Amino acid sequence: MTTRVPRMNDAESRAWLALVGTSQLLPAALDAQLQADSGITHFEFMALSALNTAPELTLRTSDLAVRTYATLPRLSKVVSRMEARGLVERVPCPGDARASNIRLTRDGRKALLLALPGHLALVRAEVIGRLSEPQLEALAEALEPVLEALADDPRFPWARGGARRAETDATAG
Amino acid sequence: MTTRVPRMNDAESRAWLALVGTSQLLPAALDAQLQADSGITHFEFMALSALNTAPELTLRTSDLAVRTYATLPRLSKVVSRMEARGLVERVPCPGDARASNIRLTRDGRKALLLALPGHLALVRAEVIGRLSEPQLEALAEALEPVLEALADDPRFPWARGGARRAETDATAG
DNA sequence: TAGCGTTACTTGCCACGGCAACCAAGTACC
DNA sequence: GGTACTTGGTTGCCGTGGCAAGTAACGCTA
Repeated sequence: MTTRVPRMNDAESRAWLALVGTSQLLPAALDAQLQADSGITHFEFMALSALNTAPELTLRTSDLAVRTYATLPRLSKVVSRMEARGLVERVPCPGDARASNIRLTRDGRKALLLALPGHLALVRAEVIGRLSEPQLEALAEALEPVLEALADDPRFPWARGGARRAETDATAG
Repeated sequence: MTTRVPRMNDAESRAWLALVGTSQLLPAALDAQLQADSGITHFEFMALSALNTAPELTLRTSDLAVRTYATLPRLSKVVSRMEARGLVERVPCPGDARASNIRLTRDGRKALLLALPGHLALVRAEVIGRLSEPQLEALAEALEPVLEALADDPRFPWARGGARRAETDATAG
């Protein structure tokens, strides 16, 4: 297993450093804005968004976990916190008493809609607004296979198949 | 401040979802590999790499913080942990008794070099190996301005100017 | 219907990171 | 030279996430 791995050339290195740096700063920036703007984390925002675009505003816990790239314990705790704040509710799943459905409440929807404009503004200001249309295409073309690879790698079982299914942001609100 | 923010079109949305997803999964994947391979986190890896390419294998605490996109408290704690494991040492800074220099120890260098092949292999397998040369160029061109914007945004004071200075990975070992 | 393995979560314990408060050393001003 | 302000770094407390263990329901076999 000590196969020789070639070092990075210039283009590789630049792309990698930019990607790693972005992965470091972006989540913190998103959290900061959403937290300040409406008291939710970016992860909560993603969860609320996913619920908002689901039929009946409801998803199975494990479905929601996949859609948000989260482990089940993490999601469980986050849902408990959001439930305590009245943003979502757990409803028993008819037909399977082990499972539970997470439902977006009216207040949860309000919080999401409240957060949305600031979120979109930030995303546009920091990311998509800085890129031309072809650059956006190229970015998507480049990162989609990467995302898929990460999501499908058996070494990282957290978000199995999350890439394929996570077609849910509030980007189409 | 309630200026109307346009929704995302298809290219924007794809690029954004891919970027956010990647930012979610990539750090966890890097941590998992490095942790398993040599017992360090990706953040520690970055810190060790930065020290490794510094003159005298030494950097001021706050310099290292900038280069790793870290807050000072975070870095301080991580350094304490690494110091306890013998990977780095704190040496008083001549000329300014408040500051301290962080120095990579021999063991720290060993840990870094031990981690490096697996890390490069993972990066290649999941990311750069999946992209063509033009795609790598495009990725770098797209993300560099984003990174710079994030690092320079006064709303996110954590890593002021980190983008410009963080030309240090172990990519050139 | 009893028992066994599996699935769908939930909980406990621990490690890590953020913020705010703190301390110590430098600097400015008089 | 003393007093105020700033800079560089560390510490305490708390919130959050991971992993491993626990629990409850399902489903298959006999």
